[in-house]
Amino acid sequence: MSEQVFLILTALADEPKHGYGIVQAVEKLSENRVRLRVGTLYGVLDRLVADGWAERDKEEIHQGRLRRYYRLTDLGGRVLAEQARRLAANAAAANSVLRARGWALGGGA
Amino acid sequence: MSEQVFLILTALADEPKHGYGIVQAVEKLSENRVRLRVGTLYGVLDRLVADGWAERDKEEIHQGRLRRYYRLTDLGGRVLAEQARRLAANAAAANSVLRARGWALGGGA
DNA sequence: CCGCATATATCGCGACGTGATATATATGGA
DNA sequence: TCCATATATATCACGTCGCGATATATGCGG
Repeated sequence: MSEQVFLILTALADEPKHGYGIVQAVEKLSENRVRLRVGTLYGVLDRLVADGWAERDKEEIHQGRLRRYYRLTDLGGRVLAEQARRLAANAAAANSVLRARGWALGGGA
Repeated sequence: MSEQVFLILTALADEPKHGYGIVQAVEKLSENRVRLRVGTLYGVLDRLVADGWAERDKEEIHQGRLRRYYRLTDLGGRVLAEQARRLAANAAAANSVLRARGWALGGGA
């Protein structure tokens, strides 16, 4: 799973969001590291829905513009939790090796 | 950066390894989750060398078979440490949201 | 002698993120 | 008033990259 997909799932886990809101949430979640392109976003959203990880939520008109919301499914939440565990495990494994080899950890130390 | 690349870097950070040794190390590191295909491996190794993240090490004949070793560069070590930090941050962000939403964390609970 | 593990390498395919492009409305500055 | 920017949607061609298949060769165990 790419970082983009992971962050989109995380953004949706917080609360249902519309496309543009996801872009902003991911930018904030990643501390401005990941700027989602709309071409990426809609492709990912279609796949999330197809896989049952997310589903369409309400639609509303906000200031004359359509907002199409998406919501994380239970399955999507489980997938995200599982993936978070993998990421943490991988990061821990790398840090363990790096520490043993005397490489400075990324924590700014 | 894909999980495959991350685990290959981690395997090399431990000590210089040859291709087949990397495959086994990644399998072990990931607790049998990731089985590296050789098509993936050699493509990644070429890119790591091209990017200066790894370099060719010694070659030896072990039991009649050639072993071509690769070694992580300082730059590769820094990249790995940085990426490990990203993964940990992303995992923490997801877990924070999941916890707040009452989704069970992946930790086997 | 044959199958499996070890060990290398290449190639086409499919999946996916990127960048460009298109369309439309509200806001704010020149 | 007019134009740039932010908001908000969607599509498509392109390049990258992991996967699966394939090829080649040796050592070991049954």
